[in-house]
Amino acid sequence: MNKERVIFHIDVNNAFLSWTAVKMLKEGSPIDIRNIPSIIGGDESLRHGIVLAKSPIAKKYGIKTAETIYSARKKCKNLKVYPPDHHYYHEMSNKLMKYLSNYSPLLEQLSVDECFLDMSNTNYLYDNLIDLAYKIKDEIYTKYGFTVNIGIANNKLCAKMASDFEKPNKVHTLYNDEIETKMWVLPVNDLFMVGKKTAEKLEMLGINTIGDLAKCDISFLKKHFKSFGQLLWEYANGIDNSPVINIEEANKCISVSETFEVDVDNINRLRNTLLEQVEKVTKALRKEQMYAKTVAVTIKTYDFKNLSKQIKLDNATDITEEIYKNILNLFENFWDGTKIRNLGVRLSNFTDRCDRQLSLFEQYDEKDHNVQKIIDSVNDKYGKNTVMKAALLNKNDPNIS
DNA sequence: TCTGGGGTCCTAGGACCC
DNA sequence: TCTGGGGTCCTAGGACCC
Repeated sequence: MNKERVIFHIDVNNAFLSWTAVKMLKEGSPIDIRNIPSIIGGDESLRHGIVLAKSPIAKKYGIKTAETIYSARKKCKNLKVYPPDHHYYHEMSNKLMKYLSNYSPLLEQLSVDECFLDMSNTNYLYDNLIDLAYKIKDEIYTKYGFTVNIGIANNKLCAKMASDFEKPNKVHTLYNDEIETKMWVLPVNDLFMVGKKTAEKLEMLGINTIGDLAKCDISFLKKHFKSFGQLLWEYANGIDNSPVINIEEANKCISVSETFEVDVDNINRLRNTLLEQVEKVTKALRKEQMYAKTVAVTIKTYDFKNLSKQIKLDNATDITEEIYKNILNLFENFWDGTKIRNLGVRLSNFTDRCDRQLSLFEQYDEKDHNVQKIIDSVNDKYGKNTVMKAALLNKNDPNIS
């Protein structure tokens, strides 16, 4: 007999806001920002002004994640805005994951504030998994001071949907025999992977609830959504066989990008930004002991158009200089002088070895590689860019050549 | 005082090969 | 001589997630 799986999905309630609240209380703040109309938001003077997290009261005012702080303030006059502290968030995240891994060896981290636990083969350890979920939830609160929601189901999709039911500080189940009563009644945009565009399209087709979607003909959905239609139908029916994977799967890409405080068309400024970004991503790449074959430049123009240009290299590499050379080349042949709002670099198509075939005329030193590693460790110790290759610096200094 | 940043996956279309 | 069709690889762009 095929035994049913049992999956937990643990999700920190308003993670950034809760974690900042915990930190403030620890530092003696008289107020708990979870109990007032408040948000975590980026710096507006740097044009990072969007809502990253909101308190339940802010939510009641209709404030949504990712909307502009400007618009959030219009909805709530006495809204309090606090800056994010990503360093602290990662600390809290690590503590939480470490604690949760005590309950099952199969833990898959989805993002900084949520994960799956596969509890399928733990019944010899725990009598009642729902009681256990309550115990975990309460223990997290007493140990760390923030609340979580826990969703319990027979697969990952339903566990995730369950943890999204009523918040905060709740445990919910969405077992296979509860899908119809608990999930089909929800509006279709509550389904995982149904965003704004898809919801609009579905509603135009007369599909308003998850139940409507579940009862649709697959071929009808495939006609309108291609292979995504199949996925939509499966999710609406609570079907998901993907396993909980606990090995840290290597990233498929590494990227950085930066929104400038004003739109930029100064070539030196842009070159310097690209250099800093290449240093960042190649350093991350070396840390993973990977080599990238594809490099890309990404641009958001002053009028919010997204553009990208990528190229596949002949040989995978992790050398800053080599990647920078290619990035700069791509950028300069592609950019038409339009003012740029956001500029970025992306590496992808990784291999775990440097599979270059050394041509007779190509110089590649093992030395280069070792020098790079030493530079990384010096910069780690004394701050970024303490050591940088002179050739790279000069190329970008408007005062030279 | 208007719109972040880091990811994944899918698709269309072009180039190229046989 | 008057233009098929399948397969693969690559790029650009878009939708979605947190």
